[in-house]
Amino acid sequence: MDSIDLRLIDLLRENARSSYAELARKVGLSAPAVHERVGKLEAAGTVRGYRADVDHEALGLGVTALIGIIEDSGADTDDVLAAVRAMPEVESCYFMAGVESYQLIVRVGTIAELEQLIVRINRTPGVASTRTAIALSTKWENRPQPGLG
Amino acid sequence: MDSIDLRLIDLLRENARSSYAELARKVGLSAPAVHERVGKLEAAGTVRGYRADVDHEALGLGVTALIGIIEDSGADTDDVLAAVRAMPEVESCYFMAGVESYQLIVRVGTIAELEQLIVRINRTPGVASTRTAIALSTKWENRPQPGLG
DNA sequence: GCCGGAGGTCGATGGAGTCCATGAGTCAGA
DNA sequence: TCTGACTCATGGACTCCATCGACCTCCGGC
Repeated sequence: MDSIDLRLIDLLRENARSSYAELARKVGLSAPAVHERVGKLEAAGTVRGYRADVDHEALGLGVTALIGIIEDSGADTDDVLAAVRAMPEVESCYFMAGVESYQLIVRVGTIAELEQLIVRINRTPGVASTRTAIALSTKWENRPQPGLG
Repeated sequence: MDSIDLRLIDLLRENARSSYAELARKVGLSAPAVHERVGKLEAAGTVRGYRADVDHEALGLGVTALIGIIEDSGADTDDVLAAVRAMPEVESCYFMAGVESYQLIVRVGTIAELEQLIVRINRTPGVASTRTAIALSTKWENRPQPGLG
């Protein structure tokens, strides 16, 4: 993991569909060398995959919300987690320090769907209560943190 | 935007480095047809880009936190936003309904760096106070919501 | 000094990306 | 009904890329 690897990661975070030839030109190596480096980064788990960044509104998922889950005392955290994992609306899930055990980032089409989702989460065994905050707009998301290489 | 477009988006959210030939095989079209469709999705802004999904811990950014910002009454929201935008640690930024005007997802290397970041945010003109919650672990992030096509 | 491994370049080749001409299907209007 | 315009697919052609194998270079250990 040297500075060239870090630059490759930066470049792939900017545009994951860059060709190896293009990456090679930018880091000053040959395409096979870049190919091997990227393969090693993938094998090591440093690069987990490549995702298209989509406009959720255009896909009919215009409502973004953060939901905090407060568990019952004595709840089985794994059960709660499994239940939440089964809900496709939950895009991200963090296990938190503090009163709220989990913080979810959810994506739905309408406020009505959000309401239904909240009800479903609240009905989940082990969930004592939830706290929801709605995002009125997304200023930016998943912005790559550059300049590490 | 038909069901083939939605499938292409799903496939690119699974693996943004899929070749056009591979996508073509999966959706049952020719490679040029897929190329044109994807180009149109990009031009329309439905697909905003392609990002490598990295292991932040491996990059020395093992600490994830959510920071809520409560603004001063009379604060210029744009100024606060600009200040936050200039902080590379802030990976995502949502403008929220509720007491906390902004919710940030931040990524730093150590708790000490998080402390410094919080201090910096609190010193920003227009920021009345912040509320920080630390993620002990990330269960999943940016999980694509499938099955729309 | 010599060996072995890591990690690079170069060259070849099969396959992919992409431009372009063409054809099928759909719809509006004469 | 026929026609023209439009959309969106295909197939061919050409260029460029991915990827493999062969070889080179540097460096640390014996």
